[in-house]
Amino acid sequence: MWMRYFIFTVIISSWNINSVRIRTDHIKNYLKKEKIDILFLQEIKCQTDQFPEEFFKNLGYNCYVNGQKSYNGVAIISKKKLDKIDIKNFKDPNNQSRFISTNVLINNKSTQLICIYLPNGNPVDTEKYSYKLEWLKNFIKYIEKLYKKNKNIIIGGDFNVIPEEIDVKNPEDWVDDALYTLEIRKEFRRILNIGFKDAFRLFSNESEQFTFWDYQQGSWNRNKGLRIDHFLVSQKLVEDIKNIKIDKYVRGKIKPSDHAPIQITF
DNA sequence: ATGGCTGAGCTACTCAGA
Repeated sequence: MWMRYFIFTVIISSWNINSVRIRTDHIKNYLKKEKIDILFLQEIKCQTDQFPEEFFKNLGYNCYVNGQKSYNGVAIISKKKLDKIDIKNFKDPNNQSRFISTNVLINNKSTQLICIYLPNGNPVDTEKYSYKLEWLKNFIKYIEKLYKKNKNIIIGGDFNVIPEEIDVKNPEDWVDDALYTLEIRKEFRRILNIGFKDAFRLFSNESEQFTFWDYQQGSWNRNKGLRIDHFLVSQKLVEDIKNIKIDKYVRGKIKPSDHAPIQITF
């Protein structure tokens, strides 16, 4: 008797795109080259009805969008239709569009996929920083509640958090920055302590593995970057991760986003 | 040795990013 095993791999990527409308061709090339099944987008910088839905539909992708005029905005695009799209169950303290969630099967496990774009939080002595802190505290509460109901959760996005020293070129320059204050990094660890792993660090202990390079100060050419885009994967799903990598080459293209995508395979 | 940007909204700049 023949036994046939079907291995369904799912490739999920997360990319702060810094305007979706201006970078549709970059996204098109990336989806095709990397055979992405599900793409999380942050900083789409448009309202929901301005999202280039037809463009992605023609490439065979379904679009799910939580847009906002001018700033922020997140979206998920997916080859397969997605269920249980949610933009409301996480309450943003300033009513900005930084959250979208859905549910998919990963190796037959009903899995919550969460795409986030955390506030930057600079400068630290302003309400921007307190907004970031409040956002994180709300998010932790949201995840704790969710985790009681479902142990299969993947959180991906632009966290605007540098987790550790090795995730930035010159840590000493960043101690008072909202991306690296001890206070913010502790909140990040609090998410991990609920029951998550920083998936990239399961596969690499190397330094200088960055996902963002500023447009200014020759940051790209000098490789002065930050690792601030992450996938946090709940313990129960860790065994299902096949690979995770930063698609750094994307940052070297003409008129790129200042972020590179991070790609995880299940 | 040091490091000059980019996008949206709008039309002259400001705001925001990290």
